[in-house]
Amino acid sequence: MALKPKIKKKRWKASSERDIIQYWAESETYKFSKDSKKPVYIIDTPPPYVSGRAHLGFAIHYAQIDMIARYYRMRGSNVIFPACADRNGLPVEVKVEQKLNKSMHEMDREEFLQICKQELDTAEENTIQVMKWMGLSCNTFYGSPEIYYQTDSPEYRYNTQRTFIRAWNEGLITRAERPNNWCVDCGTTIADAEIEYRNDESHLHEIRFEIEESDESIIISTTRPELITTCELIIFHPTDSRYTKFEGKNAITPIFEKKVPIRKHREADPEFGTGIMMICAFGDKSDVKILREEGFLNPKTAIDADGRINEVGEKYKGMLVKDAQIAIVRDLKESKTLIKSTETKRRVPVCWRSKTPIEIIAMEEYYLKQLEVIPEIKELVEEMDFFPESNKIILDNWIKAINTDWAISRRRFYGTSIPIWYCNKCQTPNVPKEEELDRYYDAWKELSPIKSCIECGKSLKDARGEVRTFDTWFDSSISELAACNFGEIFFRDEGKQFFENNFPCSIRPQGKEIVRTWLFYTILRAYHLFKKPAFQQVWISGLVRDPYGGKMSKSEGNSVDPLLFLQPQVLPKNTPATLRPDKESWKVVAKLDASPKFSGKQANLNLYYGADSVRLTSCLQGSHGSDIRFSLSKLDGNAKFVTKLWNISRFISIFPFENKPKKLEPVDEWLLASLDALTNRCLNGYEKLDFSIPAENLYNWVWNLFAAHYIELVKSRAYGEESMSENSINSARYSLHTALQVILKLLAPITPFITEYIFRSIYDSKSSIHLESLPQPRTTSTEELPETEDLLTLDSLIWKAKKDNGLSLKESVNIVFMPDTLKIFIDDLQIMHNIKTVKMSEPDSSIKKLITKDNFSIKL
RNA sequence: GGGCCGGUGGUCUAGCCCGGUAUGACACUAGUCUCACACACUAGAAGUCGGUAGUUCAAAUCUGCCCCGGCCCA
Repeated sequence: MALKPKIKKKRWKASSERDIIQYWAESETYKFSKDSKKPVYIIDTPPPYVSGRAHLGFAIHYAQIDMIARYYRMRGSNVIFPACADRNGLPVEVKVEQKLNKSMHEMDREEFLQICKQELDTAEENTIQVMKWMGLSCNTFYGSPEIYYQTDSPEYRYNTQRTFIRAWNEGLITRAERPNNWCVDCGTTIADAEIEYRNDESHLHEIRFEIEESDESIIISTTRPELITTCELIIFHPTDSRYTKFEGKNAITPIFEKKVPIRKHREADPEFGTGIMMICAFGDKSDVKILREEGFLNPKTAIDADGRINEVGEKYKGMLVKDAQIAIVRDLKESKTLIKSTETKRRVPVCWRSKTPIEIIAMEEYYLKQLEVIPEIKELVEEMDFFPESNKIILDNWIKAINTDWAISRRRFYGTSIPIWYCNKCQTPNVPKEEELDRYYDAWKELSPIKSCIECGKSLKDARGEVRTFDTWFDSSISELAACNFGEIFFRDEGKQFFENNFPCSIRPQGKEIVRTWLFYTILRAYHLFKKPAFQQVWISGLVRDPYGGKMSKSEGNSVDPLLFLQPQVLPKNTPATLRPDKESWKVVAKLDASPKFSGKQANLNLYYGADSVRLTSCLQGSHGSDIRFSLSKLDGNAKFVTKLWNISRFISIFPFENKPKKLEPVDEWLLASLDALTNRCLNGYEKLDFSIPAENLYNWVWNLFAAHYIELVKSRAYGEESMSENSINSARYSLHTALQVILKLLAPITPFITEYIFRSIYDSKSSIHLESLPQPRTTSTEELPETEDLLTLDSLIWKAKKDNGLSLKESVNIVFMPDTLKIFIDDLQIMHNIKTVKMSEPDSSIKKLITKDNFSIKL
């Protein structure tokens, strides 16, 4: 019988990945079937913010989440793994503003939103394409019903509004004036995360304050004299003996002549200026904190939203902040209270977008209560399983650190509208009942769905709708509800029942950098809504970094386009730019890699490694939960394993698999036992959702044991040389195929493409490996067998001896002395190494030129 | 400034909880066609485990302090 490989191509091509995606789509491989009796497993896929181009960190993060989906599918679950897109929030607004070179406040709101939408659509195409080409098994791409959502869709936004209404009705929403970061230019509050710092030239002014109780005076230092009018408190450091005599006394502010107390406080820096400072509403964040600590709960601020001084600033009212500063300095000089001004550098907080200095202003905003439910949240957190357990501490620490409620309203345009209408007569905010809100409403342009004011009964026909939108986390913190079909977002016919059956959501996968926001807020919202934990499992991964450990980002210039690895250099002419690799990024990759193989050779690089290689590399870079560094040389190295697997499979595919042996040969029993141990190690890793464990174990076992030793050992039997019995031939062939099948299945979640191709080529051309079950070992042992080490030692000894003596590997070995641990291997070993005599005893001392290692001795 | 995480051959990484001769990979060097694979095979060189003090017969592993990097929060 002629032996021909079933796998014909000599080499695996990354381009085959596209054919496989095609096949998955046609055969609806990952379709979610509602009628299945399998347990439902729901993954709360992080809705990626679609902006610009998806970078490699994104691609890898989502590929790892895909491994969770594939693992649970092969474990027998009916998996919901939605593709989705987060489209609310600041970044797109900023991008459009930059593009048009004007502020959104200077534009028609409707028109502005339309342009944002187009921008988002383009970005989303790129993101979705990267997801597909990375091999994500989202149901969305592979069969109906379409499990897919966008956070700015009417359905999703309707959910956001409904959940807001529930919170409102339960009294969880409060309206309060609290200090906020305010950007005058952008006309919005901005999050702390959106603040940048810049060193500006500034003046440090020393100003005399009279003491009320005596004739003395103090000289305070400040860079913000225009805030004197809001000065509430003067502090010095507790150890600063210069000022202790003033403790408990009051100072009189110049110009405004207001009485303010003097106290000691650890935040005062004795080294800064005169060491005594005024605390105003609000110079910076620490002012906010100090005033709160010292019991000044509602200090008046002097700056309005338009960046001008208000009535608190008395005669300076109406002036821009910088003009007021000049005027006040002039007046202080005139009144001789300004002692001196020196040049200094000041770290100024600025808006990341407009680079305008941030003002801290008390603004009326809506808040969601969180402080009062912290104890309950802590209990819920204990009910969830964390992967890895050690990353739970990030959440615990954050919960401990929370000290304010959550400001949920934003003065931006591209977001979910807050469904509130203000009565024209009494100004009362009216929020519809849940049943009155039959769909998503844009309150800023639509009429109130409620007829009359709950307070005064006046018709709300001409009521003013709220113009603000929700903080984008207010949308994304209910993503798990969408994934579980709250609001019938996927399955309209099944309605509420599906949600009831499947909430809490099975798993939340996410990066550790947004634990305090996304994870915490989601848990908070789910508690408010259902008094239940949002998730059964929480999977928190580290960041993807560049080869030097830097965070990947556009602005750092180290952001890599995953399409470089996923696409051939030559694409069809009609491929749109958003779906083509970014050429600039090409240079970044080469520049970032220190290996001489790549640096400086960007022009010659072919980076088309394919998704499997990228996915495998992401697993081999470190255990789950820690940050991973991605580099081209790693990718290049790990890609070789994909080729190795291909070659092994091609070799095994030569042999028929139909003939089962009556009895396995002992050597083959040994291999299958070793395979069981490997399988257990891998499954344990999968159980922990740490894919580095199966990846590493498979890499080493397949390469260093299976290929290097076992395959060499049974080659002659597998080929069926004359002297071999039919049983021993079939035993070898059976074992090779069994091992390969197990390897393929264990690798399938990690490298879904090549395993699919090989599986379908050799074992089942009509099905998919991803619909198979995970292998089930016959034992639970994870330990490698004791004889394995001896086998490796002997092989190595013989290979080295032949090499050292300049002999071909085909040359014979005269005699081998070995312990009886390798008894079962003797026949195969003799053929493999061409050994004339094997003795299971101590070496005979009369023999010369004996080569020895451990318990083994050979003579060539 | 605070909390947390990390610092292991040139590079990345396992081990650290449960102390005892440091795992593996990539890169490097030399050699080799051995009927799947030169994207291979064989061999080799390469680490005072961030620093320091301590506990101990013994510390990468436990404790204290310090330095460096990162994430998050001020």
